[in-house]
This record gives sequence, structure tokens and C-alpha cells, in this order.
Amino acid sequence: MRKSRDETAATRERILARAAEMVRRGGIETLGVADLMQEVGLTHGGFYRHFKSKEDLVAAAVARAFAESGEGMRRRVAADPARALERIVTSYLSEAHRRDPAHGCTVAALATEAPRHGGDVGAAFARGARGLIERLVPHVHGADAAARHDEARAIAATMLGAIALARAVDDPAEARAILTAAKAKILEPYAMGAAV
Amino acid sequence: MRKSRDETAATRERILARAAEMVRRGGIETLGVADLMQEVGLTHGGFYRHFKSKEDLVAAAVARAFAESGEGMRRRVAADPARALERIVTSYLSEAHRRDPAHGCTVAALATEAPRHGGDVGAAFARGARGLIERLVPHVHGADAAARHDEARAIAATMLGAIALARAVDDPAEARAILTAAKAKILEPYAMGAAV
DNA sequence: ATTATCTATAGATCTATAGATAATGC
DNA sequence: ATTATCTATAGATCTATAGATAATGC
Repeated sequence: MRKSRDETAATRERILARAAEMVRRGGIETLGVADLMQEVGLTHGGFYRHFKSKEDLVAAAVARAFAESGEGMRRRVAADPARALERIVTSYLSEAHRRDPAHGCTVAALATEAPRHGGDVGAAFARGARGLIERLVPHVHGADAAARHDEARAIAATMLGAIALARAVDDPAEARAILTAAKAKILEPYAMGAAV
Repeated sequence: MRKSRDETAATRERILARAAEMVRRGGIETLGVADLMQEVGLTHGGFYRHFKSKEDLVAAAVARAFAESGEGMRRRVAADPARALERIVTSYLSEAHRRDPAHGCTVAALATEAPRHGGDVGAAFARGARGLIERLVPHVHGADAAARHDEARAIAATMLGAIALARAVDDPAEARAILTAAKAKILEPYAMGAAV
């Protein structure tokens, strides 16, 4: 049943990709090695040829999940550079994002549990959280670099908090209202059309 | 070793109070019945005379944790009704709150994991999350009731997201910068002194 | 007599490892 | 010969229950 070197690398990638989904959907504690391997189509014993431990996997999966959501953000910026912030905020605060944590922002999926884990997982998560802020900086307004950084920090906080609150309230109407209110508040200073 | 009726009620309270702390410090999965009972000074077998199951306990602990943080907010409002919002935001976005999740906002402690649990835990958490928004409404500005509600939603999102981000970055300087930036952004429209 | 707590353990779950198997790659 | 995967299981942990113990409360 042994596979070729290329296939082995592909298997590792499949495990990682699936883990990056599952960890965002169900959380770190709920992610089981046996479950994961079964979803990938292998037995759980084979896992330890690809990863040293579950901790090792989760750190790699968190890093990969961040890479995925970062790539999505880059695509959105490239699609409409003039309105980059509006694009980013609109997609982040969408119903689709609220409903599908597995393919969404890793910070929003694991914000309260990942930092508690410390170690490699906590470090990978900390890097990703700072990355979320950093990626906003080029697209926000501000008198100087420090002001733009602070604006990015506040916007990241509002986006993250709004998705988390919307997922928490468990009432579609209230969830929508939270996302809409947060979006309006963030984009208010950036309104181009109407000069209120 | 049996205790009197009053003592029994007090024991239940002690278990609940400790659970409300522990669940915010370590999360739902990490909270163990045996650990909890040991901290309260009892053996784990006695637990099931007070609670039907761990799920039952966690739902009650979440509700109690919300009651505690709600009480804290009420105290802050009563202490200085004219500047209620400033008081609430300042204390929520403080270093002390970032460093001590066990005695802080339950939404900020369990935002990503509690909604996944569904059932009684998810329901208790959803109630608490809406409560956080509702308690802000009387203290915010807005043209009408709907606008004030939206303002409360946006502020709650920013507060929650800022604490979560600050706890995630694991760098005291950046954490402080996030809290300060979020506080400034929220209170900007409420500045009384300087008329910028 | 009732019941709060304790002791002991059943039963389930999960990470990790050991040894067997079978295909790759030299 | 090496190694990716599988089978089987060790070892740890955690929830929950059963039965014993001892103090309360009628």
C-alpha cells in the first residue's frame, strides 16, 4: 500500500488542507486525529508518518488556514484596488462568512481558544492575528503611518468582533443587523458618493 | 459527611462560582469535573448530586458568568451616569481585563467555542451576547432608537474584537496599542472636552 | 428516613506507538 | 532496503454511575 514520493507529499497536503478546514469548523479540541484521517481516506495510524504530534499538526494547520484567508484578501484587493477596503470589509462581514467558518478568517474561528494553547499553536496564531492588521494598513486613511496603523487595529477589531457576535447570537435577523451596523460604522469615513 | 440544607445550597453556589471562573480562564473543553470539584474541596463523585451533567453545569456557569459581568457594568454606570459609556469602554478595554479573562466578559472569553456547542450552552451564550449589546443602548448616541441600537451593535463588536485581538497577539506593546486604538475610535464621537 | 459526599470503577474517547504489510526506489 | 500505510493496542483522561458512609431533619 506504500505510495510514491510525490503521492506522499500530496497526502500530507490533503491532510493539512482538511485539518485547516476542520479546525476552523469545530475548534482545536474537537479536531481528532482519527476523524481527520478518516475524512482524508486513511487510517489514523498513518498520521504519525506525516506529523510529529497533534500539536505539530494544529500549528501547521493554523498557519495554512491563515495563508488561505490571506490569499483571499489579496485576491479581493487585486480585483478592485481603488475600493480595496470596501471589498475586504464587505466580504468579511458577509452572511457567507458568518455561515462558513471552515473557509473563513482563522482569527474569527479560533480567537478565544488558540491563544490559550500557547506553544507553536499560540505563536502561529499570534503571527496570523498581526498579519490581519498589517494587511489592512495600506488601505486605510490616516494622517501618518502611526494613525493608519491605529485605524487598521480598530477596523480589524470591529470586523473580528462583529463576526464573532453574529455567530454567537444565533438569530439570523440580529446577526445580519450586527454585520450591517459594523460595516456601516467602519466605512462611514470612507464614503465617496454621498457627502453627509 | 453530609451537610445541612443551607450548606448544600452554599456548596452548589461555590461550585458554580468556581466553574464560572474556570470556564472563562480555560474554556469549555478544558474544564473538568474532577478538577473543578478538587478546587472546591470535594471529590468528583459528589458533583452529580448538584448538577445533572457537565453540559448542565456549563450552561449554568455561563449564565452566572454573564450575571457577574452584567453586575460589574451596572456598577460602573451607577458610579458615573453622565459618563457611563466612557466608563464602560475604558474598563472593558483595560490591561486588567485583557490579562484576567476569568473575571471578565464572558463573550470575550468564549466567543468562538460556546456557539459551536449549541444546546443549553449555546442558548445561554446567545442570551448573554444580546445582553451585552442591550446594556450599551441607553448610553450611546443616535438619531432614533434604531440608530442607537446599531451604534450599540458596532461598539459591542469593536470592544469584543479588540480584547480578543489583544489576547491573541501575545505582545504586550501591540496588545496595548490595539486596546488604545479601539477605545479612541469608539469614544471619538463622544468627546466632550476638545471640540476637534 | 433521607441525602450529601466519598470510594471505586465502568465505559467511552483520544493520542501515540509497535509491529506487520506491501509497494517504491536504488 | 526503505518507507507509507494498516492493524492492534497501550496509556491517559474524562464523564457518569453504583454502592457505601455518615450526618441531617422529621
